[in-house]
Amino acid sequence: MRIGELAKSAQTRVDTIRFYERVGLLPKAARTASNYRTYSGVHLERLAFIRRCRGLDMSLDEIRELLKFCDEPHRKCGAVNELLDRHIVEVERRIHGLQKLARELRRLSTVCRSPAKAKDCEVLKALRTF
Amino acid sequence: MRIGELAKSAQTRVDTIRFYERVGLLPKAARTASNYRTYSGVHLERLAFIRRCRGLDMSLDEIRELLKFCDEPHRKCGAVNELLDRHIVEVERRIHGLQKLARELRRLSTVCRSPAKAKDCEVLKALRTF
DNA sequence: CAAAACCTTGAAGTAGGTCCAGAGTCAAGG
DNA sequence: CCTTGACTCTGGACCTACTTCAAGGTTTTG
Repeated sequence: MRIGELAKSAQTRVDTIRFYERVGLLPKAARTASNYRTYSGVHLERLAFIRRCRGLDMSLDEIRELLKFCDEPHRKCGAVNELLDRHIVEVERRIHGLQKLARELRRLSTVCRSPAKAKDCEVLKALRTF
Repeated sequence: MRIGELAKSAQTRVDTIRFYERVGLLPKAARTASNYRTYSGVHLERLAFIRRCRGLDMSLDEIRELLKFCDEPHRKCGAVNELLDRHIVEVERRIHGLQKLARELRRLSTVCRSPAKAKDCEVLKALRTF
């Protein structure tokens, strides 16, 4: 399997795969005589794992940690759960931050009674003087 | 007022102010004989506006648009409301995305019945096979 | 008058990619 | 055999919104 097919299978861009290889998330691919990267099902699985984790908004460093567990199957996996719990807390923290933000924005959007010239715009005024 | 004082007044880092000047959000500051930037209340107001908008998570491009309205007070401000509405929609979209994510993560965190060796870790399995 | 605190510049680094130019490779069609 | 188009290669620039750094110059304070 060449990089384009791997990309299609994992719904990933070709450039992203090369990027993952460069930063060490994917091992260096074997090459054909003409220097094309070649991949097997193992690579697809690993890439799918990475994309799945990215879909869960984990950082590449977090994913690197998880991959270490995959690569060293005899370590205890308690740290996997810790990582996950920390990540959940972080995501919930961001949700609350954004909800507060959305409330402020909605409040801001109510101050404009009718579109006026910019110099009288109540929204701009509010942004200036909050 | 020199840059440090402006930074303190607007709760912004000195470097950030210089960055805003470089990217054109703040006008080029006047200089003293010894080449120090000097600022007045006008600059503080503009910087506070920018920081307020950043606090509302607007991008620098969005802020640039809003500042254009501040600078051209005779334009109609309908676009201000449009920008704000688009921004609200975007923030709400992100909230929903993160909420979905949090649900998935919480579900994932339930699959680990007891910490095992990594090769049997149910969390890692789930991440592989989702 | 020296040390501390402030200011200057330009460049490089961060995360997680994306995009590009310029060149090489390969299969199908004429 | 040749061309066309799709694919791949490399290295590097670019994106956001800053932050950090090095190496110096200036001003204030004790």
